[in-house]
Amino acid sequence: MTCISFNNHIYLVILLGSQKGRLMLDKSYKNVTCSTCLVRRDSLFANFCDNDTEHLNAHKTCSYYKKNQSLFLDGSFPRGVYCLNKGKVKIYTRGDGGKEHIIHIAKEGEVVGFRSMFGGEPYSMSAETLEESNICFISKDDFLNMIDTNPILRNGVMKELSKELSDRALALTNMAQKSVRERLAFSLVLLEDIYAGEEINLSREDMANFVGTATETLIRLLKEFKDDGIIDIHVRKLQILDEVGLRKIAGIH
Amino acid sequence: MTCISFNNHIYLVILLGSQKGRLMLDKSYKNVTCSTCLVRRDSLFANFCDNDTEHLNAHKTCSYYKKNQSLFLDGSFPRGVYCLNKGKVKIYTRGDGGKEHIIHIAKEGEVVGFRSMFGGEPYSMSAETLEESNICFISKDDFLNMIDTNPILRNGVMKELSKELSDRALALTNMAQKSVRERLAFSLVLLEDIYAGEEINLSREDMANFVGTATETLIRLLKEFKDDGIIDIHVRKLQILDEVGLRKIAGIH
DNA sequence: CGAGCGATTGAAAAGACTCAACCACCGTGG
DNA sequence: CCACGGTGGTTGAGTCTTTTCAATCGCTCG
Repeated sequence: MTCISFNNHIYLVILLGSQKGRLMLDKSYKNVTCSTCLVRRDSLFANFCDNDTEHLNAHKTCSYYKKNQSLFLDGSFPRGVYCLNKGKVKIYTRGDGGKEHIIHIAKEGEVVGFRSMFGGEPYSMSAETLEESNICFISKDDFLNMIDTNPILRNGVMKELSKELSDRALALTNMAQKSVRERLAFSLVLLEDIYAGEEINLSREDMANFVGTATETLIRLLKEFKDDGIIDIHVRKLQILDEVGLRKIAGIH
Repeated sequence: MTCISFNNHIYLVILLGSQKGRLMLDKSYKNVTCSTCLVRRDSLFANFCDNDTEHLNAHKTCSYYKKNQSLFLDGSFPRGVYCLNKGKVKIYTRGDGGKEHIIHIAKEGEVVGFRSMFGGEPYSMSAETLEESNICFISKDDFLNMIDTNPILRNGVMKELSKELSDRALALTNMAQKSVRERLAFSLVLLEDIYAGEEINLSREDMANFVGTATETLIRLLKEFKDDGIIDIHVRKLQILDEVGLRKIAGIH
């Protein structure tokens, strides 16, 4: 999707996409059972007792999402949380002029949408799938209720908020002090983890918005890395060959 | 304090400063009573019932801090939280090469040091006073205990974590997409709030590390703003004359 | 009074962005 | 089946912001 300027028209496009996705829900819908869900071990809902897992399962609904389908938009109020069973989701904000900045890319097992839930304010960012996804939904009331009654979940949530605050401080320092080249290397190390061995599959624009640079600059630097044998590129897919080298460039010790 | 490179020597200097401050504690020590503490209305401990306030008061200790005295250092484990009764504290990380980046400047009423407490990991940032300060301390055990038993505090903490995550996402997007000029304007609007009408009193280096730029660039831009009548400068102190103009430059609607 | 640090200024260099053009791929409709 | 149009990717060139380096200034403190 191309975004020329930040106006109502763009919002309209996204919403149409969302609607369309809902219509084909029946075709690709895949139900998930929490007790046997493999990615749950990495999620906020890990370490749940059988009872809690059953309760969770009873209160969640599963949906199929197409690529580039929106979960929620900046400015809307949280209606619940999304647990990624399959697929990846970008969390992004828009600066002046409408340019996206990708704050985070969530992978399987991650729970999305609860971070803005406690302030009673609307979302300050948007979430959109990067590929076909299966995502479970738990309503706000159910989730908040679980938080109140389940100390494991509560502690997990606080730990997660805490950790992300640190991560984001690091990201901020990186953005302030590192060159684009260093940031790209850093981002690739992150993406290596997010894509967990699979080839990294992002549009150049998304990757540039993740690194925080212009698309053209990103392409030039990727080429440099490729020429140096640090990465390999097949059309749009990207593979990391020398993570140690990347970490060195990124300044990760 | 000047920092040329990031090595053990620098840590040593900071620690000596801290020790020295502790020695002169008796001279400037000013006790505070929570029930009559005026800044508490803005803090996490607002909305406490009398009982809770009394409990808080019984478990806190007050200390005097000199300017540039460290509260905690990156890499150390949280021992408790700090409630600012008087004074300002910078929260910063260091990038490669040891250059500071100031993530946040805490003012009277703010509670510092709890954000890293829930992950069970050491601090990922450091905190240091920017001026003479009176700061109350609550130990980690007492604080965590209060969180477990006091829903008001717990909700306040989660709300705060939530809000800051949003703030930091915005900061990240700003850092990625705005020019230094825009970021400086943005930072000055923030500082205007932090210094609440008083003149902004920061070293050029600190201000540059807050904006995320080189000291020289900061100075040049400040001069531009001064020539445009947007701010006024007396030696090191800075006053905002035209906040509307600043917000316009910063791109805040 | 001299040392030293923070603030300031100037000039040059570098990094990154913008703009414009071009390419390659792909699905569509004639 | 092929021409067409659109989108995303790539390349080149010029520009501009920002940094870096070096030097100077001014103030404070011992």
